[in-house]
Amino acid sequence: MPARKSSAEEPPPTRTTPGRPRGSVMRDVAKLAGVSHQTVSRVLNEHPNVRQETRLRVLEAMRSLNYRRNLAARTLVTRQSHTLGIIGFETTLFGPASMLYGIESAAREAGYLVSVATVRTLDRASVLDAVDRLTQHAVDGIIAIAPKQAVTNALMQVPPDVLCVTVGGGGDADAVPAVRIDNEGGARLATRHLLDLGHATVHHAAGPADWPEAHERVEGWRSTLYAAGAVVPPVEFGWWDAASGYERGQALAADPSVTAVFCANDRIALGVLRALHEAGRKVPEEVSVVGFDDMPDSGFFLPPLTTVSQHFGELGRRSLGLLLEQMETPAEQRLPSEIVVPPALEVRASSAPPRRNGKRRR
Amino acid sequence: MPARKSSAEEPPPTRTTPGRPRGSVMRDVAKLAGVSHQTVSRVLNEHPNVRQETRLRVLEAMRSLNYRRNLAARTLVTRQSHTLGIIGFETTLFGPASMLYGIESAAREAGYLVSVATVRTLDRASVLDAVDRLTQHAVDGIIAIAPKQAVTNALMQVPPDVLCVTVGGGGDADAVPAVRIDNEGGARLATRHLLDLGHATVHHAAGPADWPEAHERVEGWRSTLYAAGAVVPPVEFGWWDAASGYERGQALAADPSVTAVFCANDRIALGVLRALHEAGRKVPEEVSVVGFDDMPDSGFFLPPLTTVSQHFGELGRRSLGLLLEQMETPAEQRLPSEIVVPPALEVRASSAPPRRNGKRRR
DNA sequence: CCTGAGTTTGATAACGGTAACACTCGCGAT
DNA sequence: ATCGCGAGTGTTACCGTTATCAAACTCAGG
Repeated sequence: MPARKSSAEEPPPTRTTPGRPRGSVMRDVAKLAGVSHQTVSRVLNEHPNVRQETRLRVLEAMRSLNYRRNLAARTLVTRQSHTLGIIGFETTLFGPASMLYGIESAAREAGYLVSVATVRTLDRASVLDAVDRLTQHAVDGIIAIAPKQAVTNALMQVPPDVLCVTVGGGGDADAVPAVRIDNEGGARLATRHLLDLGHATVHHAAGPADWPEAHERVEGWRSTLYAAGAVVPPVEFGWWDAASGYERGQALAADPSVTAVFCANDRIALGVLRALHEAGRKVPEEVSVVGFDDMPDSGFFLPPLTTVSQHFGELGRRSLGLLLEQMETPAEQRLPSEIVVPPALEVRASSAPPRRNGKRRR
Repeated sequence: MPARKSSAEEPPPTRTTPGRPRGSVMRDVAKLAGVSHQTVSRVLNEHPNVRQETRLRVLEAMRSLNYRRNLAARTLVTRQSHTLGIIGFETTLFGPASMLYGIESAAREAGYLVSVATVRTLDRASVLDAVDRLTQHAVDGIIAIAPKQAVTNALMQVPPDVLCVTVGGGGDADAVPAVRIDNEGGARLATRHLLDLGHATVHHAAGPADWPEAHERVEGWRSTLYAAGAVVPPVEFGWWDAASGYERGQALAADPSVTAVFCANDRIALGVLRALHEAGRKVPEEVSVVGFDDMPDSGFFLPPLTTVSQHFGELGRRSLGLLLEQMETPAEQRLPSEIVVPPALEVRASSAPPRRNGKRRR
């Protein structure tokens, strides 16, 4: 007898094929507890109709076998992976990284794992590619850290059975639910603060011209100046980093009429501070500088930076909440919604009344 | 006729049960191409034994149905999810965030998706919990951004069929393969740079006492001083942020014998710079300051910071490479390995010869 | 025209869960 | 007593792949 493939009569445990040192499965638990695997499933899913005694027996069996359910199998049949997808851009920066963290920790509490797909450019193709990778892995929903309109546009093309939410960026909330910060309001806060200190007007070192967030901040700044009857200096667009701030800071420093600068973010402000310093213009005595974001160490710039604080982590958390809410909504009765998180002004040492008031603060 | 379950004669699309607006599956593709689903699978997996003509027919069918394979099903049978897990700590900071980004982009190229599990504290329980969440989701491997020994210890407890690699932190490479930066070498670079400039000795604002990375930097610093026959000032431990640097900077500023400070990272350096500035001690004329990390904007501090540059993204990429390499290794012939990435000194304006040399740079 | 090795293909059985339905009770209403 | 009903449980059928094995079809050599 060839010893191989003895068709029948063989003992049942053929179940565990030789080369499989894997953990236990539902069947094993069922056998040990003396019930059917379906009952094990019921215990696992907290189905009410299981006798208490049975439940305990099953739980005990699970414990002693150190049973872990196979999520792939579950996903296959329920079509729910309990995984959320995040599309990120520039995730090395503090803002996006914090949102990601906020999302992840909120997701964990809600019983989800997050998968990340980063895009190097914000064009439609990259975003769709990221969506594709995530949907292949059967994510239950997607949160896009979406600073540009192109992302929202791309998101509108994803199949409607994959829920999307955008966070932190300038998107069209009618198309895709969004969580965002009130950039315009934040810019107003900063500008008004400087005007209130007595500055005749405020200059602005903006972000990139094609970023909605940058534009919203420009708008808040412009409208505040306008409402106060102040002259509106030309806007200087640039990138979000200190190098770009430095460059524009040099121009601003050379203009003696400049007494207050509102920067589109803290990094730009850092560059402006350096440029002003090198030009010998004292901050805040001669020029006041205000930033945006409240990065971790901006309170230790020279001088400590007055800035608009946005709570990135909170944004992330809220976006997860919004997504879960959408997932629970009956699907045909899902309406566009937008959550706007208000920023706050953090006054530190880089802003003060202009010198001509004859009064120096600090 | 009961209208339900009309076995034959019914139009073929019986496949799509009423409440299922799902995409097409292998069976659909097979039907359209006039082959069995198994052949479709073979085409998908690039099995050699498929006639070219058949292959093309199948590919065409896949395209026209916009077929996407169901990874959950695939994972169920192959036990490979094509997903990698990342355990992260403090991922909002630039270093970890960059490593994460490096890992993700390398993973994408290798055909993997990454899932992130962050831990709020670095104790064994949190780490094991993170491992557990990841393994439940059947990740093929885990990369831990592991700044403390406790992580490595926890990793040693995970079932051997889940491969782990640590990156960026002080771990025991004999136990778990690791990718790390040469902290000691970096510290040596910084210290030697300052000694070479003519400073009699170098003070050190260290990281937290219980972080191996901080200790390695202390070691590099100490050994260099020792080898040069310089006095070794007492070490000041603290946290990694600017506030902590500021605090220690105040003490250093008050000590007139201090002419050079090596900071364990750029954020600490930022705080030290502020403290020195406020105490009226000029950098670099009176005191030189050197950081570690080369954060994005440290070139715009006041003054621009001389620092030890570590390429976080590269660390991430290398760690992924190491993990993949381990995964391809026959399992019983897997030996401990460690990759050490050398840092580089980035000389900027915050370091100069001491004043007593009578010579001022810049 | 038959044989045998190699290629191409299909049928069927896993993988580990959940869903749907059927069955067994015990018990109050008929 | 019979029926109906709900709680508790087991049976069976999937979910969409890949794996295994056998069948069918080459095409050469005898």
